[in-house]
Formats: sequence, structure tokens, C-alpha cells
Amino acid sequence: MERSNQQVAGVLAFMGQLLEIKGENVFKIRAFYRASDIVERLARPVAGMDEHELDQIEGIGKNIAKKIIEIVTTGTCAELEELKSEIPTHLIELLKLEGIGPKTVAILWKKLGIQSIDDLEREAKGHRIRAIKGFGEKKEEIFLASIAHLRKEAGRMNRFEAEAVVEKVSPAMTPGTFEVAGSFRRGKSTVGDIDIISTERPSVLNPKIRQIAEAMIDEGDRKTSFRILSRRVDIRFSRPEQFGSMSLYLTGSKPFNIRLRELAITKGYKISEYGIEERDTGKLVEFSTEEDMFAFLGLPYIPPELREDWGEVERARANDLPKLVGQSDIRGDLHVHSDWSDGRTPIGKLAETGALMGYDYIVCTDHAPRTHIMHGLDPDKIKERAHEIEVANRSSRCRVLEGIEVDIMSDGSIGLSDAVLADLDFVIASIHAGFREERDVMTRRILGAMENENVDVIGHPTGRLIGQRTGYEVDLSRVIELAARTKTALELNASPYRLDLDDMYVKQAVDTGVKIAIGTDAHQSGELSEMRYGITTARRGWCRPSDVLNTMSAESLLEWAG
DNA sequence: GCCGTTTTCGGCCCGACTGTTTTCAGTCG
Repeated sequence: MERSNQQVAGVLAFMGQLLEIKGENVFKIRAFYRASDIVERLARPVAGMDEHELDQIEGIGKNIAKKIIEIVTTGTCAELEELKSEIPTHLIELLKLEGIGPKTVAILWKKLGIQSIDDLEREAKGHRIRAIKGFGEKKEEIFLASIAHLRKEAGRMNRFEAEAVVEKVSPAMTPGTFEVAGSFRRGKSTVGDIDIISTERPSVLNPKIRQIAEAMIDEGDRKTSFRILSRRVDIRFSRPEQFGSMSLYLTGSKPFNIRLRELAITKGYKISEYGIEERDTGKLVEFSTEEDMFAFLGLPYIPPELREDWGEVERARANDLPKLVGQSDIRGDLHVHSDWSDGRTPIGKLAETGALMGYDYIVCTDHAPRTHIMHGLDPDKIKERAHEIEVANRSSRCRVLEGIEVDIMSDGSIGLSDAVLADLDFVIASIHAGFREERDVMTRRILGAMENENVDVIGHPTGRLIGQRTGYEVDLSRVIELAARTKTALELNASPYRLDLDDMYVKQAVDTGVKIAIGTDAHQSGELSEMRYGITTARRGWCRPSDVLNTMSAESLLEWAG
């Protein structure tokens, strides 16, 4: 059986971790991590590509190309097997601990035989760590604190949780003196920690932070780190004249920063968070805005959502960045539930809210029956609902379209007859049950649904719930390929609990010519405002307005849906 | 391990903070 890109990427990253513990050349390690990222987000399956094709991809050379081919066919490769014979593979769990890196893991293993977090806890509590040269009492404390933190940590935050942390920190800071940067600003669907730039004086802000922090991690004049709501917050202090370079640095991503700094080197510059230094003269040029700094480098402004080193720097150099979709391009919401199924808001009120959002239309996609969710609409109810939609449309500026969200059954068939579906304006087909099937079975179910010509959109295509459920196993490469052939759109579910498809797959879909349907999946009128999370994720997936169904007029949408 | 309008060898982003230190390694972002 051939391995998917996700599986190959996983093996490459695993090799990177083992090489780190082994103490290999850091640039070799970086090459493995980079190759892992590249394979994961590649629109084409690596299975079936030959060595030459793989080698053509920037960041993948002859050596890793050979390994990828081995991994595709066998699931492993010779070098990995050799590494596994040298290093206990479960050592990598220790890398998850904050403050513990590969060097420390290797020493703990070689000196004390520590192979797991439980081993480390026992040795630290027994005060046996301090016997190792270069380690002391304080290290034992740090290790135990890291273990405690890891055990209670809930993983990465969803957007709501991240916003809650920002809300909690904000009162300690003077309005207008700070900006949230990092993955929060890049709009990632999950956020690891909160990064903030402050122009206040450290001597003023640090004491206030001590007041609100649950624990201080670092405290300095340039940088302060602490924990609040059990989450890590990093603050970097900056003068307003250097705000642009600090903002660029702290927004990242790390690979983007590296790429930009490499580019600067070729032009004779050195970039840091303080500005751009001319190599020859040593003169530091300061920038109060990011725009000025990009301009100095001869680049157009690269929006934060694109800063992932997914090719945006090269496109910027060629002045060929995509014009990204924005809130003002959105003319409707494609996934809304009313009180006819499991929503709480009547159709009339939804239309009013849609009008307030500035929409031309919303698509009312109540559930069809036969789902475990109550109140599914049978054909009779669909007719009754049609009447209410008609009444609402007489008085509303925002038109309500007649849609349905129908289940994809275990055999890939659809939970309503074709005759009923054909009468509706818009059909979303989603999986709501049978999540545990094997990858191939799940994939065939979705492919089957797409073959039904009445199906316009596949809803929340991976079924993930951020922080709760990883989603079912599905080969998205095959789904995207068939979506392009059958002209089926893929949903970008805008709920911060889903954001499904995620950015990387949105980009793969768009690169393959598949349309994206952004829907809030709102179950009450207030949730229509969650569209903004969907738009941000679409931007992260390089969506132009023309890639997104919601930018169509109601007439064009109806025509597209047939 | 990857890469190349100065290179097929010799580079590979840059800086802050801590602990255990007599000058720095490790980790992190």
C-alpha cells in the first residue's frame, strides 16, 4: 500500500527528531524538517513521483528524494531503521517538555538511562540529576515544573481560547501601546502561545505583569515571558521607531523570517528585530512600520496570513502575490441552520442578521433526517420550510436560499432522494456518523457523494473538532482531485471549533482548481459573525475572490449549483 | 542534507535569557 503525503511527512519529521537527539549537524536536521513540511502541504501525492520529479522540488535533494521513495513503498527507510537501532524512539516524548532540548535528552539518557517522562520525574524527585556535570538543583526544579505543566496543558488553543488569553492580559497594558503578533496575528486556526509587542517601558510594565501572571518564566528589559490561564505569553519591548522590524520578527513565522533574512544577506543586509544593518557600513536602518521595511527590501507588502514560507517570498520578489479574498468580497453565508432543524433562530431573524452583515443572501442548510441529530427535515417539512422562506424573502434585503445539509451514508450514498435534492437550491453533503472506518473506506464514501450531481459542497471535509477530535482518516489528495473533476466545492467551515478544511488543504484545493465554500455552520444568528475566522483561513490558503463561492452573486451561485 | 549571476565546497537567520559558569552552552522564539 502506498503512503500518503501526511504519512511520509510524519516519517521525515520523526527522523529529524531522532537526528537531533543523536546530535547530528543542525543543518541536516533542518533539511529533514523542511522536507517534512514541504511534503505535507504538496498538492500532488508524492506516491508515484520519481526521484527526478522529487529532486526538482526546492528543499528536496537527491538524498531525501531517495528516502521518500523508500518510505512511500515500505513505510520506512534504511537510515530510519539504523537510527532506531541506536536510539530508543520514545526518547522523543521528552522533547515535548519546555526547557528540555535534544542535548539535554541525550545526556539524561546516557548518564542516567532516563527514557521517559516518568523516569525523569523519578530521578528529579530523587535529586539524582544534580550529580551530572552542568546540572544543578535549579534544573531539577525546572524539569518537575515542565512535567507538571505538560500534564495539565490542553495542547494548542483554538481562536476563542487565544482571544480569551489576550483579553486577560490586555487590562495590564496601556491601550495603543501594544500589538498581538505571532501565529495569532497570522490567523492560524490554532495558537500555541501569545506574542505581544509593547512600546511601554519594561520598568513600568514588568511589575504590572507580575501582578496578573500565574507564573513568571523570564523577565528582562527586552523580553518578558509568563503564564496566564495556564498559557505562555511572550512580550517583546520595542521603541516606536523600531516597531516595524519588531512586528515583522515577532509575527514570524520562523521559516518566513529565515527566508527573508537569507534574501537580505544576498543584498548585503542583515535583518534583526531592531532593523536592517548594512553589512559594509554597519549602519542600522530603523523602520516604524512593516510596509517601510518590505519596501526597503524591494518587496510588496506580504500579508501576515501568507508568512509561512509557502512560496510567498519568491512570489513577492516577482511582484506576483495573489490578491487575497477579504470581508468586503463576501456576499453570503453558505451554511446556516434555522429553528426548522437544530438551530435556535427563526428564518426571518437569520435574514435580518444576514442583511446587517451586508450579505445579499444566506443559504439555509437545515439538516436532513436520518442523522442522529434531532429534527431533520423530511420532504414534507422541506415544503413547509419553503413557504416560510418565501414569506421571509418578501420583506428581507438579504435573500434566503433553500438548502440542505444531508448525510453521507456508510456506502457513500446520500440521505435524501435525488428528486428531493434536485428541487433545492444548494446541497451540502457531510459525514456525521461512522467516523471510525478505515481511511480507504472513508475516502470512498466522500468520493461517492461527490459523484452525485446534486451535491454542491462537501461539508467540514475532515470532521475534526479542534482540541477534541482529530477528524476521520481520509485521503484528501483523492478528494481534491475528484472535487476538481466533478466541480464539487469543498467547505471551509468557519467555526473556530472546526476551521475545516484547514489552511494547507485549502491551498492544495485552490492550487488544483477546486472552489471553496465558506460557511459558518451557524446554529443561532450571533454565529454568523464567525465568518471572519473562515475568511482568515481562506486567506491563509491563498484564496483569491474568484476561488471562493461566497463572492458570487445569488444568481451566479444558483447557476453554478445548477 | 540542500544549494549555487562571485561558489560543486563551504556556507546555512539572529538575538534574548537562564543556569552553571570563569566564558558559554542550551533552549527558545
